Amino acid sequence: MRISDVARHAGVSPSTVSYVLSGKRSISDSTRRRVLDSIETLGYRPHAGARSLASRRSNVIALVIPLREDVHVPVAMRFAVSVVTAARAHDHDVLLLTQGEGPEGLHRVASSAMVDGVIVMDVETEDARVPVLRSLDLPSVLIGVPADTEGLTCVDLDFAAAGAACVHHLADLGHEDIAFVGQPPSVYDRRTGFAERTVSGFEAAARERGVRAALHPCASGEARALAEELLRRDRVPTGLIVHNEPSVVPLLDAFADAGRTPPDLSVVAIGPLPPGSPDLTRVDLPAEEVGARAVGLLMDKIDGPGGAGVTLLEPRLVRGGSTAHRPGPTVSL
Amino acid sequence: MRISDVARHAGVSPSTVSYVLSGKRSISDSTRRRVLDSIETLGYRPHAGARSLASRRSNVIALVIPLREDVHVPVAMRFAVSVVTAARAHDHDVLLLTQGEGPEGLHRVASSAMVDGVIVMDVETEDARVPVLRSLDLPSVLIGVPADTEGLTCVDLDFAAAGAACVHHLADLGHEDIAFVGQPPSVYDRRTGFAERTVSGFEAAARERGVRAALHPCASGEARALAEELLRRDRVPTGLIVHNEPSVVPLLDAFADAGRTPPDLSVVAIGPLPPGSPDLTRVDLPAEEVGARAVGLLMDKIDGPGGAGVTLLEPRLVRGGSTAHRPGPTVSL
DNA sequence: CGGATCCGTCGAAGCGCTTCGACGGAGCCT
DNA sequence: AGGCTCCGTCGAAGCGCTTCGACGGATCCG
Repeated sequence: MRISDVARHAGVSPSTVSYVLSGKRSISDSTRRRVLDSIETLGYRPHAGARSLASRRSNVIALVIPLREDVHVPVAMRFAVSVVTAARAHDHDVLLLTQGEGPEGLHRVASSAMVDGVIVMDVETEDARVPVLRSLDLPSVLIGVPADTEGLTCVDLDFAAAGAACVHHLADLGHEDIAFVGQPPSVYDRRTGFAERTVSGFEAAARERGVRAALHPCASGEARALAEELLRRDRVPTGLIVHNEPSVVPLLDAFADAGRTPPDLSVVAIGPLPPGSPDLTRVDLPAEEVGARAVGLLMDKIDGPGGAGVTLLEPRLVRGGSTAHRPGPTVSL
Repeated sequence: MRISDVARHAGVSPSTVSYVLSGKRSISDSTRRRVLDSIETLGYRPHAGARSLASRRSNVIALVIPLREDVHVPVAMRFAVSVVTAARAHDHDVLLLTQGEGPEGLHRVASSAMVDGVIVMDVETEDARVPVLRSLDLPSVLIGVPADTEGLTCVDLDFAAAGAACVHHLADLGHEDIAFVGQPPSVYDRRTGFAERTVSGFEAAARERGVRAALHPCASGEARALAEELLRRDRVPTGLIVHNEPSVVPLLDAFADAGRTPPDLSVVAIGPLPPGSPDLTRVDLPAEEVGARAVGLLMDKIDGPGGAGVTLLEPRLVRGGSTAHRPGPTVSL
């Protein structure tokens, strides 16, 4: 089943079929319809290899996925799915690269013309892949923001704004002691961009509002222990910002066991929540939008000199049942 | 940078370079070395599209990933990573297909010669993709086992054996009341193979050993509630089999809060555990091996008529600190 | 010592598509 | 009415690789 079969069936030349498919030259309506009918009837699909050889376009993009131990996989996966979906909408497929191969994998897919561009996830502040990308002459978009963004195209949630929004929300409700339950320590150690930026937004806002605020990294499985430690303090925090999805429910449970629920305790979660989560006030992480934006920007770069720059998506604070106006001293003063 | 550049640099013909690369004809050692040197020096990589056009092989396989809400994503991801790693070891790349496109995606990548084969994850007992696969004349391997395996190649963990092994282990330790905490109800509703088979292995072994045994599906976030319900019963189960990764820690916490820890309570987990989990007795889910096996079988089918058939990997029960011989009545009788 | 054999290499013919230039015909202008 | 332009279509030349048959030269055998 080749293009010449379609051409014969429709009574035109192969080049005409190609132009119908690509739309790169005008074709009369009657011819177009005939050709499309033949394609449909015969169930024709262009041979991807032949196409990429002739057109120097593979219609495939690479997605470099992190998959470190400390990355919260479901979140990464939502990005991945949204990238695939968006790519398909632009008639592209997605080749999966894992970190395993390192930068070599990028070289390989780039210089064998396997992909038209690449999307890199989980970017660190000082990311080893960034120089490779710069040297590679391959259109690329980062999901995340490294320290030096010169010449790069980046997309991310505005995590600093997210961290700040949580503080403002809690401060508005009268909370003066806020604990920030963060990612596992290793995430901060390797200076992951999103985690750092969230914390800096949180700290800046806390200073601005004059609230007591402290950062508590939280490894997987230690949420309950952390909660118990917080509960033993002189001044138990009344506001909790949780930037650590799997710890949300254990934390809530632990505080509830100690009799602390809204309005005595207010909790804001940052990030997507598992289905069936309680109704929480949270800052949503629009993974779908980030993925779609990244693909859109990559497509711009693939056909034409799409501009570099950093796109930060505004966080959206959604009020749920886990935060409430704080009764007591603040109000009665 | 084309094959002819390499050929000129090495002083041979393009076909010789090709034969060096493919090994399909014998080449003298001196020539081979010269060619490989030139390739290295010039940093040559064959053009993937040209190669797939001429050789009718793309060196890419498709991976159909589920990504339903109720699938435990980290587990799915481990399969995916192991598939990618194994595929690279066979000099193949992996194209990511999500369920979004449905069977149409399979048609597309197959008939455009984009991939040499496909691996399908998260197979249901009655899976709609199976007939498509049968009709498609595309080498494929399923991770999971549908009801009718005629003509298919399937790989999976032997979940029935896993469920049984847990029962035997607990029964050997003297437990007579065993609760099986399972996947979310929806997983059973859509008759996911692995979940059904685990339960049937569990039930058969329980009958065989004459222990009291009951199945409790458990939706995400409801682990604690379930634990509390179990604790209110007349006969609180002393053995717990947990086939629901995210619920393990909350369950343990809840039972511990009620003062139940080994040896009064023994817990066996089925499946991979998050890093940093407590030291549990568990049946390991060898995701890495399953992925590698699937890829190996697919490669066999791609070059040559690799046999159909179902490969079940033996579960391995690893003793940890969460199970212990039960004191009390059983022993003193 | 001549013919059969084998090994290592080469040349050329595609693989199926895109795309450039060309070309005939219709429509426009003067 | 003649010359232009423009539109829709075609033919042919690649894109970079693999692979088949061919072909010298060395090796072996009788």
